[in-house]
Amino acid sequence: MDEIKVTLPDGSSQEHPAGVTPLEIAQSIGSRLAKDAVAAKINGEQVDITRPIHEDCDLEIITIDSDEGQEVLRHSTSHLMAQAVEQLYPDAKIAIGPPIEKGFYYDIDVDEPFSDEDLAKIEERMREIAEKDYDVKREEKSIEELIGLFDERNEDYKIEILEQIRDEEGDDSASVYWQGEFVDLCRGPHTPSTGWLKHFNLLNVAGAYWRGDENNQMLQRIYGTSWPSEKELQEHLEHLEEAKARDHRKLGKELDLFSFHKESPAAPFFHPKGAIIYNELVGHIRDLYKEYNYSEVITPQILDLDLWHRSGHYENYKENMYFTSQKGDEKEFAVKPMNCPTHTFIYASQKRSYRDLPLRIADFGRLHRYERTGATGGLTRVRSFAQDDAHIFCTIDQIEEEVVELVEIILNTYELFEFGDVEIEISTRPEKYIGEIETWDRAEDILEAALEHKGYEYNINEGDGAFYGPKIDFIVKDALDRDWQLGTVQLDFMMPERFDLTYTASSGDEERPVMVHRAVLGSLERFIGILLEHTAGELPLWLTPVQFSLLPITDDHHDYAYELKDKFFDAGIRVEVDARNEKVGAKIREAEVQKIPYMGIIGDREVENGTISLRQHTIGDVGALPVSEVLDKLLVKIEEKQMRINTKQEDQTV
RNA sequence: GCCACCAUAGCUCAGCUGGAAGAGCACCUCACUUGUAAUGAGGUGGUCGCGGGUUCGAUUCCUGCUGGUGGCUCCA
Repeated sequence: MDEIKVTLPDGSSQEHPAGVTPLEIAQSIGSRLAKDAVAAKINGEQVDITRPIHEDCDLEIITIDSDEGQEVLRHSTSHLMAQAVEQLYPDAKIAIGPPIEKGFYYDIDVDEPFSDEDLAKIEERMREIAEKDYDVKREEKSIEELIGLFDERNEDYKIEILEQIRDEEGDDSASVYWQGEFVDLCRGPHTPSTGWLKHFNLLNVAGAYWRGDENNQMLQRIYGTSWPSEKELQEHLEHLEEAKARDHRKLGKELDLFSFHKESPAAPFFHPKGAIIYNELVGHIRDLYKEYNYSEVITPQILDLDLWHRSGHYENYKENMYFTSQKGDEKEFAVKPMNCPTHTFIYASQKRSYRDLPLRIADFGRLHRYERTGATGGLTRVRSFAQDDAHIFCTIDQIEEEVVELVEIILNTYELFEFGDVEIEISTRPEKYIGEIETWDRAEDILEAALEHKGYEYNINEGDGAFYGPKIDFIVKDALDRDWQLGTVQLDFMMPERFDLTYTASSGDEERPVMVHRAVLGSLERFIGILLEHTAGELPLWLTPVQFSLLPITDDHHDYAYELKDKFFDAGIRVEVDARNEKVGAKIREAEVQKIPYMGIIGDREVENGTISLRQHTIGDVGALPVSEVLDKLLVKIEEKQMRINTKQEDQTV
């Protein structure tokens, strides 16, 4: 028998008879490795652990706890679920069932949607099948044979996929995986048997369109999670619970920040405390505007429909716009969904020279966009909102410098809030675009160059740009791991064209400026939602609605407390006195629950000595300090704009 | 918009198969004058989201609508 040479990731190589399997090689290396080996990679391609090797190759063993191993595990769990569903509901047709981050799903066509009880039944059946420990066997066959196989089984969706593989990818064969009576079209790899699947849970059902197209049949999607160990499964379930606790909608209610009312669906009402956060954020951005030479403007809420025709919004965006009319007024108006057209008027209100550029115009104007009912939710997707919006009018040569500066501003700002996990994405020319391809290519190059010069990592989102230009988006995750776009930098060659914007170049020629749409926080509403979840409601001192709560122990201490309140208030600190007829323990509890960063306990000792007993949120008693020291400490901390750090180290800095 | 689920006091939630709406917290009153995460007693408070239907009788069953939640689609 021929010998083949297998090279391992550490560079060492081994001789084996041809036909050896990765599992056998793993066993020769060590029993521990063989036990954890769930799949393998041959020359970089994922294969089953039992796939015979016939040629020299690079081999890597995929263990169950690696990312790739868990992916295999989750994929196999989705097959297990499909098998259980087919046993329980013989008429069900299975569509697709991939692994996803931390779990899996399977899309299934059934007459009756699944209920929670069905989920429990399916999960139970899954455990039974797993117990039986069916071998998972791969089989490669011609497309025609497989179409026959799935035709017999009435699996229409599998046939459609097979036809696509044949017609679009030009393959004439494909693989299926068998476990017991169940078979699924699949590239693999899979766990060697169903017995590997032990630590899983089905989570929820949802509707999902076949192939993600809303014109297609809606299928039932069951989501589940699956892990190498019970411990990891339990940790994940706990994580999901914790995420619920820091859901911004829950915090918004508990901390009295905002509310929603059916009279204006998906439009937040910011309460006094929420408005403080909102305005502090705006204030912070205004400070940046001073530093970076922006001019803030205020523009109208409703504008003549003609304008929106001219800007292209009516044609491209009318599904998202609100319209208004008034008896006696022959004109029709639209509520602005974006600020950009209004800024072109300000640009064009005087003759511009190259010396005026870049001209940076900022606007916190309220925007209204109609969002389909199912799309809205909490503060992250609303119909009424404001952005920290600005438009930069500049020459083509100035774009790169502006973009570099913007990326810097945006990332510095996110750093202030300690968003560790920011993804940067460049979206390129979509199918529907306007302008010249050369201009697009150049613009895309500029965006890439700007990121590369600074060494930022980014992904390319092919064809996802706006119809008027490519963009860079900045994306962070919410408590439930959903991605949300915050900041954005968008190049626009169309708007200056449509509104005939010009500037006089040094040559004396009239030239067309470029417009850069940009936002740092994005929508203030969304940003507040994400920030609340990111901080679990423990906002940094400068943003927090009540910074300091004075807690007099008895009525006798009220005068001193109010005296102090005035003193702190006059210094610009948001301070409250809890004068309720309660024990100090109850007042402390209330302040802790409200996540108020600092508490000042006022009793006989403090009145006598002119001190405040300071207590810090979640950390506890800090000790008695002279009033002026407490005041200075708070002022410094507000000025520093630091995030809250809930460690014991904090009291050492007092 | 689509699929599923949810809607009971200001908040969080009970309310079995249809038979006179409940708790805790909050709020108000009174007592207590309190030292680092909930003092006690009493009290106010609900068209059971809204509209139809079934029924002798509907918070409960059916149905339409509204709003919300999880997804899908779409997007800051």
